[in-house]
Amino acid sequence: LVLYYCMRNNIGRPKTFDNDEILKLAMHHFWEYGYDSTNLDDLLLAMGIKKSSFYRTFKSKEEIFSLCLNLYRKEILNQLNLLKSELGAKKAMLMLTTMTIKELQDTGKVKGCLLVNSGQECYKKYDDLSFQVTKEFNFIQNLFVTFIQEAQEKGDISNKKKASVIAGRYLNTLNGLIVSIRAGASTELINDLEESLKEMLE
Amino acid sequence: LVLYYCMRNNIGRPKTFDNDEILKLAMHHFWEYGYDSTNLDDLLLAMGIKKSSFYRTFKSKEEIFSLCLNLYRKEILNQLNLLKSELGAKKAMLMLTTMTIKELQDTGKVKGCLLVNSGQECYKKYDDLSFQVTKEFNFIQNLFVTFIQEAQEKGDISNKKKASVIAGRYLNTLNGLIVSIRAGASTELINDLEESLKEMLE
DNA sequence: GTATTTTTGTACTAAATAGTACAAAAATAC
DNA sequence: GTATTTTTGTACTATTTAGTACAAAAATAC
Repeated sequence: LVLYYCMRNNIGRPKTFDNDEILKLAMHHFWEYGYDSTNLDDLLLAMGIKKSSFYRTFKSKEEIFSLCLNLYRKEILNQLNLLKSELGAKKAMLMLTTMTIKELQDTGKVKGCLLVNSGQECYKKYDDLSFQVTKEFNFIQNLFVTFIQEAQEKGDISNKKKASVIAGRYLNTLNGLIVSIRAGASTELINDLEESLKEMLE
Repeated sequence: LVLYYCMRNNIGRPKTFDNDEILKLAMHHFWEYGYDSTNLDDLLLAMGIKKSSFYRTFKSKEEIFSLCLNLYRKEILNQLNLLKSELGAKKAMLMLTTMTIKELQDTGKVKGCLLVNSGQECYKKYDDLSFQVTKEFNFIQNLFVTFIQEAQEKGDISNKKKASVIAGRYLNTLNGLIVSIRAGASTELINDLEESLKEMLE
Protein backbone atom coordinates (compact mmCIF):
# COMPACT_ATOMS: atom_id res chain seq x y z
CA LEU A 1 0.00 0.00 0.00
CA VAL A 2 2.66 2.48 1.09
CA LEU A 3 4.90 1.24 -1.70
CA TYR A 4 2.20 1.99 -4.25
CA TYR A 5 1.99 5.60 -3.08
CA CYS A 6 5.75 5.96 -3.08
CA MET A 7 5.88 5.05 -6.76
CA ARG A 8 3.81 8.11 -7.65
CA ASN A 9 5.45 11.49 -7.50
CA ASN A 10 2.43 13.66 -8.10
CA ILE A 11 0.98 12.80 -4.76
CA GLY A 12 0.22 15.29 -2.00
CA ARG A 13 -0.01 19.06 -2.15
CA PRO A 14 2.08 20.37 -5.05
CA LYS A 15 4.91 22.82 -4.44
CA THR A 16 3.77 26.42 -4.77
CA PHE A 17 7.15 28.10 -5.15
CA ASP A 18 10.17 27.30 -7.25
CA ASN A 19 13.38 26.84 -5.25
CA ASP A 20 15.47 28.58 -7.88
CA GLU A 21 13.14 31.54 -8.09
CA ILE A 22 13.06 32.28 -4.38
CA LEU A 23 16.82 31.78 -4.29
CA LYS A 24 17.11 34.52 -6.85
CA LEU A 25 14.91 36.76 -4.73
CA ALA A 26 17.11 36.02 -1.73
CA MET A 27 20.21 36.83 -3.74
CA HIS A 28 18.92 40.24 -4.67
CA HIS A 29 17.98 40.95 -1.08
CA PHE A 30 21.43 39.97 0.20
CA TRP A 31 22.92 41.98 -2.62
CA GLU A 32 21.16 45.11 -1.46
CA TYR A 33 21.46 44.75 2.31
CA GLY A 34 24.53 42.55 2.84
CA TYR A 35 24.71 39.37 4.85
CA ASP A 36 24.81 40.49 8.47
CA SER A 37 22.26 43.23 8.28
CA THR A 38 19.81 41.02 6.46
CA ASN A 39 17.65 39.57 9.19
CA LEU A 40 15.66 36.47 8.55
CA ASP A 41 12.25 38.10 8.81
CA ASP A 42 12.98 40.60 6.08
CA LEU A 43 14.60 37.92 3.97
CA LEU A 44 11.46 35.79 4.27
CA LEU A 45 9.31 38.74 3.23
CA ALA A 46 11.50 39.26 0.19
CA MET A 47 11.32 35.58 -0.65
CA GLY A 48 7.58 35.40 -0.07
CA ILE A 49 7.65 32.29 2.06
CA LYS A 50 7.26 31.54 5.74
CA LYS A 51 9.92 30.50 8.19
CA SER A 52 8.74 26.91 8.35
CA SER A 53 8.99 26.55 4.60
CA PHE A 54 12.38 28.21 4.64
CA TYR A 55 13.98 25.75 7.05
CA ARG A 56 12.29 22.94 5.21
CA THR A 57 14.03 24.00 2.00
CA PHE A 58 17.35 25.37 3.24
CA LYS A 59 19.64 24.38 6.06
CA SER A 60 20.51 27.78 7.47
CA LYS A 61 21.03 31.43 6.66
CA GLU A 62 24.66 30.71 5.93
CA GLU A 63 23.81 27.91 3.51
CA ILE A 64 21.38 29.95 1.47
CA PHE A 65 23.88 32.78 1.28
CA SER A 66 26.45 30.34 -0.01
CA LEU A 67 23.97 29.25 -2.67
CA CYS A 68 23.42 32.91 -3.57
CA LEU A 69 27.14 33.46 -4.09
CA ASN A 70 27.13 30.45 -6.35
CA LEU A 71 24.15 31.72 -8.31
CA TYR A 72 25.65 35.17 -8.64
CA ARG A 73 28.82 33.79 -10.21
CA LYS A 74 26.78 31.68 -12.60
CA GLU A 75 24.67 34.65 -13.70
CA ILE A 76 27.73 36.76 -14.45
CA LEU A 77 29.24 33.88 -16.37
CA ASN A 78 26.10 33.46 -18.47
CA GLN A 79 25.69 37.14 -19.12
CA LEU A 80 29.31 37.58 -20.17
CA ASN A 81 29.22 34.58 -22.47
CA LEU A 82 25.99 35.79 -24.03
CA LEU A 83 27.46 39.22 -24.66
CA LYS A 84 30.61 37.65 -26.08
CA SER A 85 28.71 35.58 -28.61
CA GLU A 86 26.96 38.75 -29.79
CA LEU A 87 29.70 41.37 -29.57
CA GLY A 88 33.01 39.59 -29.15
CA ALA A 89 35.19 39.44 -26.04
CA LYS A 90 36.36 43.04 -25.84
CA LYS A 91 33.01 44.74 -26.42
CA ALA A 92 31.38 42.28 -24.04
CA MET A 93 33.59 43.43 -21.18
CA LEU A 94 33.01 47.08 -21.97
CA MET A 95 29.29 46.51 -22.26
CA LEU A 96 29.08 44.84 -18.87
CA THR A 97 30.92 47.77 -17.35
CA THR A 98 28.76 50.35 -19.06
CA MET A 99 25.65 48.51 -17.97
CA THR A 100 26.88 48.41 -14.41
CA ILE A 101 27.54 52.13 -14.30
CA LYS A 102 24.24 52.89 -16.04
CA GLU A 103 22.33 50.83 -13.54
CA LEU A 104 24.07 52.54 -10.67
CA GLN A 105 23.16 55.95 -12.03
CA ASP A 106 19.63 55.12 -13.15
CA THR A 107 18.31 53.32 -10.12
CA GLY A 108 20.29 55.41 -7.67
CA LYS A 109 21.05 52.15 -5.92
CA VAL A 110 24.70 51.41 -5.47
CA LYS A 111 24.60 47.68 -4.94
CA GLY A 112 28.01 47.10 -6.42
CA CYS A 113 29.39 43.62 -6.86
CA LEU A 114 27.95 41.03 -4.51
CA LEU A 115 31.28 39.20 -4.34
CA VAL A 116 33.24 42.33 -3.50
CA ASN A 117 30.73 43.38 -0.87
CA SER A 118 30.65 39.91 0.64
CA GLY A 119 34.42 39.80 0.64
CA GLN A 120 34.56 42.92 2.77
CA GLU A 121 31.89 41.58 5.08
CA CYS A 122 32.99 37.98 5.51
CA TYR A 123 36.71 38.55 5.61
CA LYS A 124 38.02 37.25 8.96
CA LYS A 125 34.50 36.63 10.21
CA TYR A 126 33.01 33.71 8.35
CA ASP A 127 35.81 31.41 7.24
CA ASP A 128 33.77 29.18 4.97
CA LEU A 129 32.00 32.04 3.22
CA SER A 130 35.22 33.99 2.97
CA PHE A 131 36.87 31.03 1.29
CA GLN A 132 34.02 30.68 -1.16
CA VAL A 133 33.98 34.37 -2.00
CA THR A 134 37.66 34.19 -2.89
CA LYS A 135 36.96 31.17 -5.06
CA GLU A 136 34.06 32.76 -6.94
CA PHE A 137 35.95 36.02 -7.32
CA ASN A 138 38.95 34.25 -8.78
CA PHE A 139 36.65 32.44 -11.15
CA ILE A 140 35.34 35.72 -12.52
CA GLN A 141 38.82 37.17 -12.63
CA ASN A 142 40.06 34.19 -14.63
CA LEU A 143 37.10 34.57 -16.95
CA PHE A 144 38.19 38.13 -17.68
CA VAL A 145 41.73 36.88 -18.31
CA THR A 146 40.53 34.46 -20.97
CA PHE A 147 38.41 37.18 -22.56
CA ILE A 148 41.39 39.52 -22.72
CA GLN A 149 43.63 36.79 -24.13
CA GLU A 150 41.06 36.10 -26.80
CA ALA A 151 40.81 39.78 -27.68
CA GLN A 152 44.58 40.09 -27.79
CA GLU A 153 44.85 37.16 -30.17
CA LYS A 154 42.14 38.61 -32.37
CA GLY A 155 44.00 41.93 -32.39
CA ASP A 156 41.17 43.84 -30.72
CA ILE A 157 43.47 44.68 -27.81
CA SER A 158 46.91 45.86 -28.86
CA ASN A 159 48.20 46.22 -25.28
CA LYS A 160 51.00 43.66 -24.98
CA LYS A 161 50.94 43.37 -21.18
CA LYS A 162 50.09 39.99 -19.70
CA ALA A 163 46.36 39.37 -19.80
CA SER A 164 46.31 38.67 -16.07
CA VAL A 165 47.82 42.07 -15.35
CA ILE A 166 45.36 43.88 -17.59
CA ALA A 167 42.49 42.02 -15.99
CA GLY A 168 43.83 42.94 -12.56
CA ARG A 169 43.97 46.64 -13.39
CA TYR A 170 40.57 46.53 -15.01
CA LEU A 171 38.75 44.84 -12.15
CA ASN A 172 40.64 46.92 -9.62
CA THR A 173 39.37 50.13 -11.17
CA LEU A 174 35.89 48.71 -11.56
CA ASN A 175 35.75 47.71 -7.91
CA GLY A 176 37.09 51.02 -6.70
CA LEU A 177 34.41 52.72 -8.76
CA ILE A 178 31.68 51.48 -6.48
CA VAL A 179 33.42 52.89 -3.45
CA SER A 180 33.84 56.20 -5.24
CA ILE A 181 30.21 56.40 -6.27
CA ARG A 182 29.08 55.69 -2.74
CA ALA A 183 31.41 58.40 -1.51
CA GLY A 184 29.47 60.76 -3.77
CA ALA A 185 31.81 60.94 -6.75
CA SER A 186 31.02 63.61 -9.35
CA THR A 187 29.71 62.71 -12.79
CA GLU A 188 32.96 64.09 -14.15
CA LEU A 189 34.99 61.60 -12.14
CA ILE A 190 32.74 58.68 -13.03
CA ASN A 191 33.00 59.49 -16.72
CA ASP A 192 36.75 59.75 -16.43
CA LEU A 193 37.01 56.41 -14.70
CA GLU A 194 34.88 54.84 -17.40
CA GLU A 195 37.21 56.44 -19.96
CA SER A 196 40.24 55.00 -18.18
CA LEU A 197 38.62 51.56 -18.30
CA LYS A 198 38.22 51.87 -22.05
CA GLU A 199 41.84 52.89 -22.40
CA MET A 200 42.98 49.76 -20.61
CA LEU A 201 41.40 47.60 -23.31
CA GLU A 202 43.03 49.34 -26.27
CA LEU B 1 32.90 74.28 52.49
CA VAL B 2 31.80 72.64 49.27
CA LEU B 3 32.78 75.75 47.37
CA TYR B 4 36.28 75.53 48.77
CA TYR B 5 36.67 71.99 47.48
CA CYS B 6 35.27 72.92 44.10
CA MET B 7 37.99 75.53 43.65
CA ARG B 8 40.64 72.84 43.74
CA ASN B 9 41.01 70.60 40.73
CA ASN B 10 43.56 68.15 42.07
CA ILE B 11 41.08 66.66 44.48
CA GLY B 12 39.94 63.04 44.49
CA ARG B 13 41.46 60.00 42.82
CA PRO B 14 43.44 61.08 39.77
CA LYS B 15 42.59 59.73 36.32
CA THR B 16 44.57 56.63 35.47
CA PHE B 17 44.05 56.59 31.71
CA ASP B 18 44.29 59.24 29.07
CA ASN B 19 41.12 59.72 27.02
CA ASP B 20 43.05 60.32 23.82
CA GLU B 21 45.21 57.25 24.30
CA ILE B 22 42.35 54.82 24.82
CA LEU B 23 40.53 56.46 21.92
CA LYS B 24 43.51 55.60 19.75
CA LEU B 25 43.38 52.00 20.98
CA ALA B 26 39.70 51.89 20.16
CA MET B 27 40.36 53.28 16.70
CA HIS B 28 42.84 50.54 15.91
CA HIS B 29 40.42 47.90 17.15
CA PHE B 30 37.57 49.25 15.01
CA TRP B 31 40.00 49.49 12.14
CA GLU B 32 40.80 45.81 12.35
CA TYR B 33 37.38 44.38 13.12
CA GLY B 34 34.92 46.91 11.74
CA TYR B 35 32.06 48.57 13.60
CA ASP B 36 29.34 45.95 13.77
CA SER B 37 31.49 42.95 14.54
CA THR B 38 33.29 44.79 17.29
CA ASN B 39 31.42 43.88 20.42
CA LEU B 40 31.75 46.03 23.47
CA ASP B 41 33.50 43.42 25.61
CA ASP B 42 36.35 43.00 23.14
CA LEU B 43 36.55 46.73 22.64
CA LEU B 44 36.89 47.24 26.39
CA LEU B 45 39.67 44.64 26.52
CA ALA B 46 41.49 46.45 23.74
CA MET B 47 41.05 49.77 25.50
CA GLY B 48 42.06 48.36 28.88
CA ILE B 49 39.19 49.85 30.82
CA LYS B 50 35.99 48.52 32.33
CA LYS B 51 32.47 49.05 31.15
CA SER B 52 31.60 51.47 33.93
CA SER B 53 34.55 53.67 33.06
CA PHE B 54 33.65 53.47 29.42
CA TYR B 55 30.12 54.81 29.79
CA ARG B 56 31.43 57.40 32.19
CA THR B 57 33.78 58.69 29.48
CA PHE B 58 31.81 58.11 26.29
CA LYS B 59 28.14 58.31 25.49
CA SER B 60 27.74 55.18 23.40
CA LYS B 61 29.42 52.82 21.00
CA GLU B 62 28.28 54.99 18.14
CA GLU B 63 29.74 58.13 19.68
CA ILE B 64 33.17 56.66 20.28
CA PHE B 65 33.22 55.33 16.73
CA SER B 66 32.42 58.78 15.47
CA LEU B 67 35.35 60.12 17.50
CA CYS B 68 37.56 57.44 15.97
CA LEU B 69 36.62 58.49 12.45
CA ASN B 70 37.51 62.01 13.42
CA LEU B 71 40.85 60.95 14.87
CA TYR B 72 41.65 58.84 11.83
CA ARG B 73 41.17 61.77 9.48
CA LYS B 74 43.34 63.97 11.70
CA GLU B 75 46.14 61.41 11.75
CA ILE B 76 46.20 61.10 7.98
CA LEU B 77 46.20 64.87 7.67
CA ASN B 78 49.15 65.18 10.05
CA GLN B 79 51.12 62.40 8.42
CA LEU B 80 50.62 63.77 4.93
CA ASN B 81 51.58 67.29 5.96
CA LEU B 82 54.66 65.99 7.74
CA LEU B 83 55.72 64.03 4.67
CA LYS B 84 55.07 67.04 2.46
CA SER B 85 57.30 69.29 4.50
CA GLU B 86 60.10 66.76 4.15
CA LEU B 87 59.63 65.45 0.61
CA GLY B 88 57.30 67.79 -1.22
CA ALA B 89 53.70 67.14 -2.25
CA LYS B 90 54.24 64.53 -4.97
CA LYS B 91 56.70 62.33 -3.14
CA ALA B 92 54.58 62.60 0.00
CA MET B 93 51.63 61.01 -1.78
CA LEU B 94 53.74 58.26 -3.27
CA MET B 95 55.39 57.60 0.08
CA LEU B 96 52.04 57.23 1.84
CA THR B 97 50.97 54.74 -0.79
CA THR B 98 54.19 52.77 -0.63
CA MET B 99 53.96 52.66 3.14
CA THR B 100 50.40 51.42 2.95
CA ILE B 101 51.29 48.60 0.60
CA LYS B 102 54.40 47.72 2.60
CA GLU B 103 52.42 47.51 5.80
CA LEU B 104 49.84 45.31 4.14
CA GLN B 105 52.51 42.93 2.93
CA ASP B 106 54.68 42.97 6.06
CA THR B 107 52.05 42.49 8.73
CA GLY B 108 49.86 40.28 6.60
CA LYS B 109 46.98 42.29 7.96
CA VAL B 110 44.80 43.91 5.37
CA LYS B 111 43.15 46.62 7.41
CA GLY B 112 42.76 48.95 4.48
CA CYS B 113 41.40 52.44 4.94
CA LEU B 114 39.15 52.88 7.94
CA LEU B 115 36.99 55.39 6.09
CA VAL B 116 36.51 53.13 3.08
CA ASN B 117 35.70 50.16 5.28
CA SER B 118 33.30 52.18 7.38
CA GLY B 119 31.68 53.54 4.27
CA GLN B 120 30.86 50.04 3.11
CA GLU B 121 29.59 49.10 6.54
CA CYS B 122 27.56 52.16 7.46
CA TYR B 123 26.09 52.92 4.07
CA LYS B 124 22.28 52.80 4.38
CA LYS B 125 22.51 51.48 7.91
CA TYR B 126 23.72 54.23 10.19
CA ASP B 127 22.73 57.57 8.71
CA ASP B 128 24.77 59.78 11.01
CA LEU B 129 27.93 57.73 10.71
CA SER B 130 27.44 57.37 6.97
CA PHE B 131 27.16 61.13 6.67
CA GLN B 132 30.30 61.64 8.69
CA VAL B 133 32.27 59.06 6.71
CA THR B 134 31.41 60.88 3.50
CA LYS B 135 32.53 64.13 5.08
CA GLU B 136 35.87 62.78 6.31
CA PHE B 137 36.49 60.99 3.04
CA ASN B 138 35.84 64.14 1.03
CA PHE B 139 38.20 65.98 3.33
CA ILE B 140 41.02 63.55 2.51
CA GLN B 141 40.12 63.61 -1.16
CA ASN B 142 40.29 67.42 -1.20
CA LEU B 143 43.61 67.23 0.57
CA PHE B 144 44.95 65.10 -2.26
CA VAL B 145 43.57 67.60 -4.75
CA THR B 146 45.50 70.45 -3.16
CA PHE B 147 48.65 68.32 -3.09
CA ILE B 148 48.31 67.53 -6.78
CA GLN B 149 47.62 71.16 -7.65
CA GLU B 150 50.74 72.18 -5.76
CA ALA B 151 52.82 69.54 -7.54
CA GLN B 152 51.41 70.61 -10.90
CA GLU B 153 52.33 74.23 -10.23
CA LYS B 154 55.82 73.23 -9.18
CA GLY B 155 56.15 71.18 -12.35
CA ASP B 156 56.57 67.86 -10.52
CA ILE B 157 53.44 66.56 -12.21
CA SER B 158 53.24 67.26 -15.92
CA ASN B 159 49.82 65.66 -16.37
CA LYS B 160 47.53 68.51 -17.42
CA LYS B 161 44.26 66.88 -16.36
CA LYS B 162 42.23 68.59 -13.65
CA ALA B 163 43.71 67.90 -10.23
CA SER B 164 40.35 66.61 -8.99
CA VAL B 165 40.24 64.03 -11.77
CA ILE B 166 43.77 62.85 -11.11
CA ALA B 167 43.02 62.59 -7.41
CA GLY B 168 39.88 60.63 -8.21
CA ARG B 169 41.74 58.11 -10.32
CA TYR B 170 44.51 57.84 -7.79
CA LEU B 171 42.30 57.18 -4.77
CA ASN B 172 40.07 54.92 -6.81
CA THR B 173 43.00 52.67 -7.66
CA LEU B 174 44.31 52.82 -4.13
CA ASN B 175 40.95 51.79 -2.70
CA GLY B 176 40.51 48.99 -5.17
CA LEU B 177 43.95 47.74 -4.22
CA ILE B 178 42.75 46.69 -0.79
CA VAL B 179 39.94 44.65 -2.28
CA SER B 180 42.39 43.02 -4.65
CA ILE B 181 44.86 42.14 -1.93
CA ARG B 182 42.11 40.59 0.17
CA ALA B 183 41.00 38.61 -2.84
CA GLY B 184 44.51 37.15 -2.88
CA ALA B 185 46.09 39.25 -5.61
CA SER B 186 49.51 38.11 -6.85
CA THR B 187 52.67 40.08 -6.08
CA GLU B 188 52.89 40.73 -9.79
CA LEU B 189 49.50 42.42 -9.82
CA ILE B 190 50.23 44.45 -6.71
CA ASN B 191 53.49 45.69 -8.16
CA ASP B 192 51.76 46.60 -11.38
CA LEU B 193 49.07 48.54 -9.56
CA GLU B 194 51.72 50.40 -7.62
CA GLU B 195 53.41 51.15 -10.93
CA SER B 196 50.16 52.46 -12.39
CA LEU B 197 49.79 54.74 -9.35
CA LYS B 198 53.22 56.19 -10.03
CA GLU B 199 52.31 56.76 -13.66
CA MET B 200 49.29 58.79 -12.65
CA LEU B 201 51.50 61.31 -10.89
CA GLU B 202 53.85 61.89 -13.79
C1' DG C 1 -14.26 10.05 2.27
C1' DT C 2 -8.51 8.65 3.04
C1' DA C 3 -3.56 9.10 2.40
C1' DT C 4 0.10 12.19 1.42
C1' DT C 5 2.79 16.28 0.92
C1' DT C 6 3.36 21.18 1.28
C1' DT C 7 2.58 25.34 3.57
C1' DT C 8 1.38 28.03 7.49
C1' DG C 9 0.79 29.67 12.43
C1' DT C 10 2.05 29.90 16.99
C1' DA C 11 4.95 29.51 20.48
C1' DC C 12 9.15 28.72 22.06
C1' DT C 13 14.54 28.38 23.03
C1' DA C 14 19.07 30.02 23.50
C1' DA C 15 22.42 33.12 22.77
C1' DA C 16 24.41 37.63 22.04
C1' DT C 17 24.14 42.37 22.57
C1' DA C 18 24.23 47.58 24.09
C1' DG C 19 23.27 49.95 27.89
C1' DT C 20 21.84 50.95 33.09
C1' DA C 21 21.92 50.98 38.26
C1' DC C 22 24.38 51.15 42.17
C1' DA C 23 27.33 50.04 45.68
C1' DA C 24 32.22 49.07 46.89
C1' DA C 25 37.00 49.92 46.48
C1' DA C 26 41.01 52.71 45.43
C1' DA C 27 43.57 56.93 45.31
C1' DT C 28 44.34 61.46 46.11
C1' DA C 29 44.13 66.31 49.23
C1' DC C 30 43.31 68.13 53.50
C1' DG D 1 40.51 60.41 60.23
C1' DT D 2 36.98 63.06 56.19
C1' DA D 3 35.61 64.66 51.63
C1' DT D 4 36.00 63.83 46.83
C1' DT D 5 36.72 61.69 42.48
C1' DT D 6 37.87 57.75 39.68
C1' DT D 7 37.67 53.01 38.83
C1' DT D 8 35.77 48.53 39.39
C1' DG D 9 32.40 44.61 40.15
C1' DT D 10 28.12 42.62 40.01
C1' DA D 11 23.81 42.20 38.59
C1' DC D 12 20.35 43.40 35.78
C1' DT D 13 17.21 44.99 31.61
C1' DA D 14 15.57 44.95 27.14
C1' DT D 15 16.06 43.85 22.58
C1' DT D 16 17.31 41.31 18.66
C1' DT D 17 18.42 37.22 16.53
C1' DA D 18 18.80 32.40 14.23
C1' DG D 19 16.81 28.32 14.73
C1' DT D 20 13.33 24.52 16.60
C1' DA D 21 8.92 22.00 17.69
C1' DC D 22 4.68 20.74 16.40
C1' DA D 23 0.12 20.86 15.27
C1' DA D 24 -3.29 22.72 11.93
C1' DA D 25 -4.65 23.91 7.39
C1' DA D 26 -4.51 23.53 2.37
C1' DA D 27 -4.05 21.08 -1.90
C1' DT D 28 -3.60 17.31 -4.58
C1' DA D 29 -4.56 11.85 -6.16
C1' DC D 30 -7.18 8.07 -5.38
